[in-house]
Amino acid sequence: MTKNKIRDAEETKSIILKAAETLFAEKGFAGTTLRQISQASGASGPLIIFHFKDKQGVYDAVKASIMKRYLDADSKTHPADDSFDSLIRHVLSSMFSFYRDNPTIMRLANWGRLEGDYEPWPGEAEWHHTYREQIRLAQERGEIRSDLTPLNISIFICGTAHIWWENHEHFMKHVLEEKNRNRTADDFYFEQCLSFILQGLSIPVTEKKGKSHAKRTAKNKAKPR
Amino acid sequence: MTKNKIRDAEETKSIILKAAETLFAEKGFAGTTLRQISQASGASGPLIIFHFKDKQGVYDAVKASIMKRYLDADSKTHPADDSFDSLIRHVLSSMFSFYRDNPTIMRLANWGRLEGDYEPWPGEAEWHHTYREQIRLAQERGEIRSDLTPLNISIFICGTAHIWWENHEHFMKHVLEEKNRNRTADDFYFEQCLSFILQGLSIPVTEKKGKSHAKRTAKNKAKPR
DNA sequence: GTCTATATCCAGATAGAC
DNA sequence: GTCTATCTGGATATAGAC
Repeated sequence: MTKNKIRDAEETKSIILKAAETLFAEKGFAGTTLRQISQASGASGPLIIFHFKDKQGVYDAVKASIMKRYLDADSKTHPADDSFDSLIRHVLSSMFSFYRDNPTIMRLANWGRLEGDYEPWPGEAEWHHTYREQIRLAQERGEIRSDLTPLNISIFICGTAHIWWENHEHFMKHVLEEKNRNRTADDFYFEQCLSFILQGLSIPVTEKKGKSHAKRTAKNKAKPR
Repeated sequence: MTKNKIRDAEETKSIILKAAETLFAEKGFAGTTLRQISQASGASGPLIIFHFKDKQGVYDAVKASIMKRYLDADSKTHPADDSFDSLIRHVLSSMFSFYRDNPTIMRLANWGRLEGDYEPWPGEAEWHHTYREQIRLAQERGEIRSDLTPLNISIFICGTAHIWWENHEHFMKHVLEEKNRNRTADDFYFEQCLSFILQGLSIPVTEKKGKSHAKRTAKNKAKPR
């Protein structure tokens, strides 16, 4: 910022929020200082307080602005739910691209959980709910196993996607061999993930092999949880 | 603490560490103050500095003590690796009990990742390595699919376990129906998890059904990553 | 709306008595 | 080995000029 005095409150606030989002994502609430936000945004400390009341106010505003962005983006997704196969592919791929494009989200959510910010991110619960409902319908149609609860299935799916992006940096730096540390690593993991999930949810063909893992079949309905 | 002066360095240090572990797990490094550790442990601030040099020293000591505890517990596990079935059951169940018994670990690990503490927790890398090796062997024996890489398989397994415990509180409070909010919820998830994973990794019986998820078979060896 | 100057508080760390 | 007293820095937040 040059010699200030832009006198456009909305613009100022948005600049502050952008800087604050980056910083909060990077260092969390306790680890971020108003000074840093001030320096990164070019607005003086008192001005930030003026617009957002206090540090907590800045944080809340950041969360709100993220949710807005998220919901805006999500509203144009959720396409045809024909087969479970295409549903799962869609869900997984939209999670992947969301995580890829919004690296701050994951960190902010993690910070939030750790810092005891349990206020629900609005919209998230509903999203999960409709998602589970679609799983249930696929079970009713006999497309996938019915002995696993929709909730657990959704947890499995989220878990495999989540852990990849949560540890993305770590995987890229320390786990993958050098030649595989490129953009296609994500795609490769995605494909393997999809293949694993689809098989894990498919209806077992026969009860052959004495192994325990073919024991449950679709006729053993799980009690709803 | 009464009127101090216990003059037992080891005892004092261990008391301080215990208090510090709780606090760091709860609030992270930046969010925890020496004063709080002092108050919670009964040792004066300067005494903590005396024993651990500085705040960072306390943090490092906490991590070291946790790793010691972890390795001690883990050394008496790792039993017969006969079948993959029993291996996976063992790995998953030891992860579950570890997370259940050490709720601070998960939080500390998450804090560490967020706060940029990328120093490896000693022993962890080796553990993952031997684990992946066992997966690879099971693939060679033809017990499980070979088109998924051992690394990805281990990520899937960790992911499904991880996400459960990472969100355990949230699941218990807001997601599960009330009647299911008890200790057996963990066991139920565990069983479903196991069943899902084993089927997802099993070798497909036939190529029937036109669906895409039966396309890959064991003969399509994945290139090692 | 935005700044400078500053009050106030509390953090981590030290000095030195016991 | 442990304390009390204290230094120093940096944090949030306020006062008040422009």
